This record gives sequence, C-alpha cells and structure tokens, in this order.
Amino acid sequence: MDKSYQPQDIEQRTYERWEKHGYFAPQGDGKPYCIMIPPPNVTGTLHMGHGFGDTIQDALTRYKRMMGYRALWQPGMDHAGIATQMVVERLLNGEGTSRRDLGREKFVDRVWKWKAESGGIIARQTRRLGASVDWSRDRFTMDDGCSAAVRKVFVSLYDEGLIYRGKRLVNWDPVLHTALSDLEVLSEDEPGNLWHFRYPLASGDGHLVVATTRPETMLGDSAVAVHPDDERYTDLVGQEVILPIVGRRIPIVADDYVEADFGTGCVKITPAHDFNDYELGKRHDLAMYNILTDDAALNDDVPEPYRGMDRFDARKKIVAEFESLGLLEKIEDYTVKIPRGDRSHAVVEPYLTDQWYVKIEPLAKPAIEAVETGKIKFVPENWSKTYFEWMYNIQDWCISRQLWWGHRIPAWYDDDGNVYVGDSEEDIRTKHGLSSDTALRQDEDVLDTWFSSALWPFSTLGWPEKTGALDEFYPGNVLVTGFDIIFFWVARMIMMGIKFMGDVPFHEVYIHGLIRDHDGQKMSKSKGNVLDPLDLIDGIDLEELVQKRTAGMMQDHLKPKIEKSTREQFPDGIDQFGADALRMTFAALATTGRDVRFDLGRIEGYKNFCNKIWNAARYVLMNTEDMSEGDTQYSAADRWIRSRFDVAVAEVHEGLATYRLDLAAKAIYEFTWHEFCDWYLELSKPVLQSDDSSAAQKRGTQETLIETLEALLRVIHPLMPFITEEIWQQVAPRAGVAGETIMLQPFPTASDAGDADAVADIEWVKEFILGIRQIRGEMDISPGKTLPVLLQNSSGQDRERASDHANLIQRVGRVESVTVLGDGEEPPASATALLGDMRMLVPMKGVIDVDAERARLEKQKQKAETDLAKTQAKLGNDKFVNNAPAEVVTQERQRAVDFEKTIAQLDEQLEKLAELA
RNA sequence: GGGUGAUUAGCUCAGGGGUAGAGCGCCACGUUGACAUCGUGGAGGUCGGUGGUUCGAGACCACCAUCACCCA
Repeated sequence: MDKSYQPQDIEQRTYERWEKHGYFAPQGDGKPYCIMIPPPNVTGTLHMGHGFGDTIQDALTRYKRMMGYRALWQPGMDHAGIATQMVVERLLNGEGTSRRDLGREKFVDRVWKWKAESGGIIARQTRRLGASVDWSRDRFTMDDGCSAAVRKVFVSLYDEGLIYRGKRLVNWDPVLHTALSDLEVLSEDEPGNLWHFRYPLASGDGHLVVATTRPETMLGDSAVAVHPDDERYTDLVGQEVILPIVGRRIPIVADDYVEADFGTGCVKITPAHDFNDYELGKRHDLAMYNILTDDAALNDDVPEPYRGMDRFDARKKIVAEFESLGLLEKIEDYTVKIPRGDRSHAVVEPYLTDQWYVKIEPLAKPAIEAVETGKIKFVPENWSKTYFEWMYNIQDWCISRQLWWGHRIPAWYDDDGNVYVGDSEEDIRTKHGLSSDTALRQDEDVLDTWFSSALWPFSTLGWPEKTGALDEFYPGNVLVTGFDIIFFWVARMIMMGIKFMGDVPFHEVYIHGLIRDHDGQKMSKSKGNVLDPLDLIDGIDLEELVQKRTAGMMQDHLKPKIEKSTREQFPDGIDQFGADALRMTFAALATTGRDVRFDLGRIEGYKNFCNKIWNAARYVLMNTEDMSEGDTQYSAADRWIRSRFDVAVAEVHEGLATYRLDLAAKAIYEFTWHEFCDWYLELSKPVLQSDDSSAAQKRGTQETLIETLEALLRVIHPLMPFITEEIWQQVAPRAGVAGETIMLQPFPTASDAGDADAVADIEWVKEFILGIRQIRGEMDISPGKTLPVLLQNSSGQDRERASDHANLIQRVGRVESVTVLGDGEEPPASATALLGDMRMLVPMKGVIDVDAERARLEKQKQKAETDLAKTQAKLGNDKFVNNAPAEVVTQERQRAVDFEKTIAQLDEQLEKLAELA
C-alpha cells in the first residue's frame, strides 16, 4: 500500500468495476426499497446541491442494499423546457442563426443533439460521485415512455374536466414569449417612482388624482376605483372621468379592494394588465383593453403616436405628455416590487392570452390529506407547514408554455375552432369520427416541464403500462430533495401520484438544506461563486477556475468582480480531495438546518480522515501478515474495542434511520479516529511488539484488528464507498470474509454482548495514561522520556489493573515503572494526577518545576471548588432534595463527595510542595 | 402584511430539563517503526435580550432584538 491515500488511482476503476458487474441493480429477494432521483436538468451540469442530494441518496441506498433490501435508486434527467431552449438559442445566436431561422422541427432536432452531448456530462459527474444508481433503468422526461405517460395524464384530466383552456391574465415573459406559472416569477424590490396623474371629471367640475407605478398602462384603463366608505368620493361614484390622451370616458366605481389610505384613495383600473384590476374588472363588468404585443410593445389599440413603442419608452412619453397637459400632479420616489422571469430576468407582464390550466383544488385535497394523516411524512417534520401553507392557498396551474422544446400539448383544432384532445391525431379522428379531409392542426404550445416531472415516480417505472417494476417499487420509500422545490415538484408529484396510481408516490420526504458558499451566499452562476463537485474531487488550479467561473456569462460586466473574489478566496486554486472526502463532508453537513455553508476547511479535514483510515489499514495489514492458525486469547483491549464498535454501529444505524447523516458521520469519525486509531491501535502495539506476548495473545489481537477493521469498513462504506472498497479487497480475505465487493456485504449490526469489565478496565488504563500525559504536557517533559510512577492510596482493584495492564501503561504511557506505595510510606516530592481515589505520583527530582506544579494543582483545585460550590448549593436547597428524582439527588451527593476528595488530595499534595519550597 | 426558521468557543456547527460539546483555527512541545494529510498537552463560551414555568432552563413558554428565507 502507498504511504498515503491517493484517491485518483482508485475511484474511477472501482466505479467501472461496480457498474460492469451490475451491482447497482436491485438484487436478492429482500423487501424492495426505492428512491427516485430528482432528475437534473439535462443541459446543465451538476452543482453542489446535486452533489449533496446524491450523496444522501446514495448513502441511504447503499445502506439499505447492504441491509438486504432490493434497493433501486432510479436515475434520470429532466428536459427542462425553458432552460434548455434558452441554452440552445444562445448557441444558435453564437452561430449567427436563430430558432426562427431554423424552424421548429430543425430546432428540436438541434436540441436533441445538444441533449446527447450535455447529458453525458451529467452522467459522468454522477458516476464520479460514486452514485449507485441503476443505470440500466435510466430515464429521460422526454423519452417515449414518459411522453406517453404525459399524454395519458393530460387526456384523462381533460376528459374529467380538470384541464381547461381559457383566456386569462398570465405572467407573460416578453423576451421568451411564453407564459410562466406563478412559481417561475420572482418579485423583488427595485427603486421606482409613484406618478400622480390628474384625470378630469367628465362633468367638468375638476379632476381626480390617481397614483400609479406604471404610467404606460393608463392607455388601457377602463375605470377609476374608490373605497365605498370613502366619504371624499361618495358623490362621485357612478360618474365618469375622461381618460387623458386616450379621450375615453370611463366610470368611477366603488370597491373594497381600494385602500382609502393609500395615495389619494383613487386607483386607476387596468383589467387587462394587472391581476388585482382583472379581478375588480370582472366584479364590475369592465371592458378589458389589451394594449400590448407579445414583445411588450404597445399595440394598435392605443393612440397613434404610441403604437409600436416599447413599454418603457412609452412610460417616459406618457409622463411627458401629462406634464405638458398640466395633468401631472407630482412624482414621488417609490420602491416597487418588480416581477421578473426566473430564466430570462425580463420584467414580466400580466397579459391576456389563451392558456391551458389544471384545475388544482380537486387534486390538492387528497394530497393535503395524505400529509395530514401521516401517509406522507416530512423530515424534518416542520416542512409540512410550508407544504400546507401553499396547498391551502393553491391556484390553478397554468401548464402551457409557448416554447418548442417540451411535450407538445395533445390538443387539435379544426377550422371552426373546435378543440379535440387525445393521444394522437388518429386517435382523435377515430374518437370523434373526423374524416381525413377535416383539417386539424395541433396546439403549438408545449407543457410546463414540471407537468412531466410530476409523473416521475411512476412514469419511470413504466406507467401507463402495467409493469412488475411498478408493482414492486411504487410507492417509493423516500424522496430526498431541497425545500426550494416543495411547491414545484413535491406537491405536484403527490397530487398526480394519488390521482393516477391511487396511492402516494413515497412515504417520506426528506428535505435537506441548500448549499451556500462560505459567506452564506446562495451559489449562482451570475454571482460567480458556484463550485463544480468535480473540481473538489479532482482539484483545479486558479486560472482554470477563474476561466470556468467567468465563461459563458450573460452579464459581462460582472466578470472582473468574480475574477477578483475567486482569486481572493482560492489563491492556490482547489486541492484534490477525492469523492469520499467530498461525500463525507456532505454527510457531516446534513443537519436539520436549512442553510449549509460549504467551507474548504471542512473537506480538507475529511481528506485527512481518508488518509487516517488508509494508514490505519496499512498498520493492520502490516501487522497481520504473519497470522498463524492456533488458539487465540483476547485481551481486555480486544474486548473493549469490540464493545465500543457495537456502540458506534448502533449510533450509525440510528443516524441513518432518522436521516441524521451528520450524526452517523460523526459516530463514524469519532470511533475510527479517536477510539480505533488513537487507542486501540496504540494498545495493540505492546502486545504485537513484545516478546513477552504469547502466540495466542498475538493472534487474539491480530484477529481483533483485522475483524474490527473489516466490519468498520462496511459501516463506513455507504458514506465513503471508494476507499472502503479498495481497502476491503485486501482486508476481507485476511479476515476470512469472502465476496466480490463490499457493496453487497451485510451491514454490521450491533451485538448486545458488551463486555463491561473490559470496558471498565480499559477506561481505567486510558485515564491512567491521560493523567501521565497531562503531567508530561504541562510540565514540558519530552515525550521521549519515560517516567517512573508511584501509586498512592490505591485500591486492590487499582493494583490488580496496574499489574494486569502494566505492559500497556508502560508502552503507551511511556512509563518507566509503576511502584505501589504502602500505607504509611512517604513518597518523594512529586507531580500528581488523580484517578478516582488513587493518586499517581511522578517524582520531581530534576524533571519538574515546583512552581509550575503548584500552579497546575491550584488550577485543578479551583475548578473542583467551583464545582463543589455549585453542587453544595443544590444539596442545600430543600426544594431540590425533596422534588428532584432520587437518582439525581444521589448522583449529586456522590459528586459532592468526589469533589471533596479531590480537593483534599490536592491540598495534601500542595502541602508537600510547600515543604519543599 | 402573512408564514417559517436562525441566534451556543475566533470560524463552521452539533446538543436539547440535572457536570457546556465537535471539527477547523490558535498556543506550546514532539522525526515514539500506520499516518507531520500526524502525535501529545493547553487556552478559549454569563448558550442574542427580558420575563415566566420548574427544585433545577442553554434547552420548555411568552415577549423583544437582530438576521435569513418563503408567500402576498
């Protein structure tokens, strides 16, 4: 074995071997266990969030697989309609052509080509992370099966009246020329203005003042509204104003929606370009004047000078015209919520168009019940509140998108405008008896990507076909995802699963946090703070990282800033850490919190942990080479480490069962480093390296070393698959374990045979050694110097242990000799450590500074006195003694006694020091 | 405005009515035949504030402050 751990040598060949042997497919005849991967966007690349989620899912899958389940982790990718179309359009722009130049068919062909290329990158990243997904079942939301599922669901919902088409106000993205669902629109505060306009009354008696943040919409106004209880305007309700510039007479209406306290209490109403106004307009039966084009320029229904003008240019012109008409009352600074498309970042317009909708309430109801009744549980449980909050206020879902990339809506129109919905054109012709000379044209639009994602838990298993996979793996066990897509995805899967499978798609939803950078900032391409998981696995130099972060940016002006911060944060680029270190880091960060800060220091620590395991294995292998057959005798240390291992195993089971991967990782780290390596390996050395040890004793320790390591590797494997497999290949044969791969070995279970005596003995030995080390450390005695130790006030058990484990104490504690002092025997001046009632004395002759020792003892005494005072205060309180549980009181009394003894011992020792001075 | 969280060591975070924890960082010492990607020892916290419940609160409750996020 190499002297240090080198991940790059191991990972890829190991993964290839696993994949080639088909280890990832469900195996054996155990109970099924299934996780559906959240399908990543096929044209993107995996980011840290995916790495995090994949690590969690892989750990769970590997664990269950080792526990004997038929584990399926279903992989796949999502076609990501808008995102993908944008990427490809940008590619085309770079080539000097465009989507429209190509035409729909060629454009879609082009996207498929790009998909093939890009999808490969993601698959490669997934493999590098060590993900044990069943590649033989790989799926894509646009493949034939998933597409069939989409059509089937659309048609059934339509037939049931749950999908309808209608002219509604939608969020219109004027750059991408498509409708967006509410969830795809992000509103943020931006500085703006509030313009106050005068609208003359038709009666000629003056004017009203309305305030607006969007002056250009006044061209589409169809009313002015006031609050019904607003006495200032009671008389005016029912009258009319004359809309400036346009010259239209529009009514003054009264409606509760108006806030009398806001502005002047008069609101202009533009039903075709504002969601609130739209509702108000319907209540009052107002006219709807659409004044925009698909590009959000003004259309021909506005006064001539404005036609064809961009909305923001029109705004300026309107304001100027009001001013010149003497109708501009004032302009205030005002912070406005600006809605932008989450992909294009264009300002979204409320716009009247024909769109397809899913009537959501009938689907939402059972989906709410599923969580209320506990059929589906959120982990952490709190997220169900977020789910309910949204589900109780859910709106109909706009599912049509004016894109070319996606599932085309299975609806056809004849020349009379009749709509036919069905699986295909032939299907419709048959169903409706339409002859071949009736012209039909299919709806141009495609479906929202999330429509197909909502079917993922069953479409991937073969639905609408009846398949064995569906029988076996639906419903899945757990969905692992971030809280940001509870609405987009989780809720919709639950609705569709219940609707079409008659059962929930999964029983648990484990919500993990979102990965942020070391400053707590969300990682995003435009901020230039994204990390590619592969760059942490393989490492990357600074220049390449800068290049990667600034390439292909939409906003060139951000480049210098990104370059600067990248150079500051990673002056030496990023080291190679390996997939296991990355995975262990993710696991350790998987707490119940919602933000996960990723810090390089953390992953470095886990890389060191890999090296620690590696070297522990080297030690074990080096020391078990010459294992012979014969009797074995197990030492207390051997029995101790087995007991401790059981405890660690139980903790790991508990951590994984409760989705606390951080606690599982901690238990693994703690045991491996601080018990197995720090103590057990050290305690094994005296046995193995001493000529006094019998062959049976050596064999006992060798067996314990190799067996514990072998089992430990299995415990670690779900979190760190590569290094454990690599070491296991060498360790298993020597431990007498046969098998091709650690992946398919049973996960250790805790035996209940803890050896309390051995544990007590070794804990005593550890305290002994720690006491000596403490003296050594604080007295600045070189680690190389062995020390004589005198035992004072020792019990029979102390003496027995000291003699039984003399070898350990001497070698590991670097103790020259252990001498038991008799009752009246006067020790020389010494440094002291306490072990229960016993005092361990290290004679000071030449080695120890009296003043330093006094200071040291004083400090210990002070600590004990503080503790004693607290304890006595408690015991002096009758209420405590009378009300606290008896065992707590007893324990407190015992502590008081212990502290008093400690103080007495320290006092005695301090007196001796005083005599010396 | 409605909702959900967070506030514990210099930093990043566990813990969850009965003795304040880890990793990293820091200080000192160290080439002990697995590991300097290491070992040994050490320093460092009135657990955001104020009240309350309790024999006992960092933990439970209320309010406040600050900071996030989601929804309108």
